[in-house]
Amino acid sequence: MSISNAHLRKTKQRSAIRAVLERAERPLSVAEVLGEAAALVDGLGIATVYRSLATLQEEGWLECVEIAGEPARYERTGKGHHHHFRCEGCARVFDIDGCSVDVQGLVPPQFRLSGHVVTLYGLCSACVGGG
Amino acid sequence: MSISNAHLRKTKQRSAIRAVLERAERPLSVAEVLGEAAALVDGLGIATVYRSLATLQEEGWLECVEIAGEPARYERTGKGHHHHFRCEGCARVFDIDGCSVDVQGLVPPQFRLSGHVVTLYGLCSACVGGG
DNA sequence: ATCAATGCAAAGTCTTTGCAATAGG
DNA sequence: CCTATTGCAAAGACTTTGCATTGAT
Repeated sequence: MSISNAHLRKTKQRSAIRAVLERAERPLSVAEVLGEAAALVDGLGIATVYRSLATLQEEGWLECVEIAGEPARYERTGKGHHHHFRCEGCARVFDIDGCSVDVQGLVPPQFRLSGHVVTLYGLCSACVGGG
Repeated sequence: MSISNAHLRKTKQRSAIRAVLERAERPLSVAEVLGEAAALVDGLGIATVYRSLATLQEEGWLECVEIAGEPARYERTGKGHHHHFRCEGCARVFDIDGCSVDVQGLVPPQFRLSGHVVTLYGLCSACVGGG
């Protein structure tokens, strides 16, 4: 599963980025990762963030969460099958556990299905209250 | 529903773009629309395609289909609630009628749900055969 | 001492915008 | 005529890449 780890060095930049993602309770955008990690490593560049996120994905440690029309977000792997909810109030994305989709029935018989993504839209609890 | 149509001119560019989308059997990307419409109108510019697509969306004539990590695609409105299937072989996107998602049950009680998007991945019939 | 990793800046996509020229009504 | 619309080119947002320098091992 993991790519050849040969010659992978442990740098403070990568450690900071990993720490930020470990603490995160929801998928974070590159800008969010940079913002939080830059507080831990002075002068952190955005290219390093992009490269580190790519490496972490290749390692299988990180997953990309893409929502239509928005920059990519990232979250730790190992959460099992789940989906996402995007709040139209605060633009944050939340994990939604479980999946009650009968995907099989939707696909034409000759099509081979390999996966699916569900994105929910609405208002999160904070925005319902304030809205 | 429709925006103020006042002063909307009928141009050959817009007609060509509309014709291309009317004929389409699946959501088309901007590049695809440009490619096909340019055959109908010489010198058609990509900015015009973008602007026309935006106008057609505002009119409620066109809908945007966005798939994670890909440029936007467009399809005619009026197909009712449906979802999309992206073929990992040929990268085309197909309409999937129907929707068997119990979306309500997934969302935390305090969240307000307003909509959802389902994207299926796999191989279309053409690519299953050829694969 | 190596050479992977970094930071910067340049380049690459996709999309939007400014503006003078064009053309629909 | 008037002005919405067009094509071009420039600019923007997000992401990737080239390269000299830095730093982990």
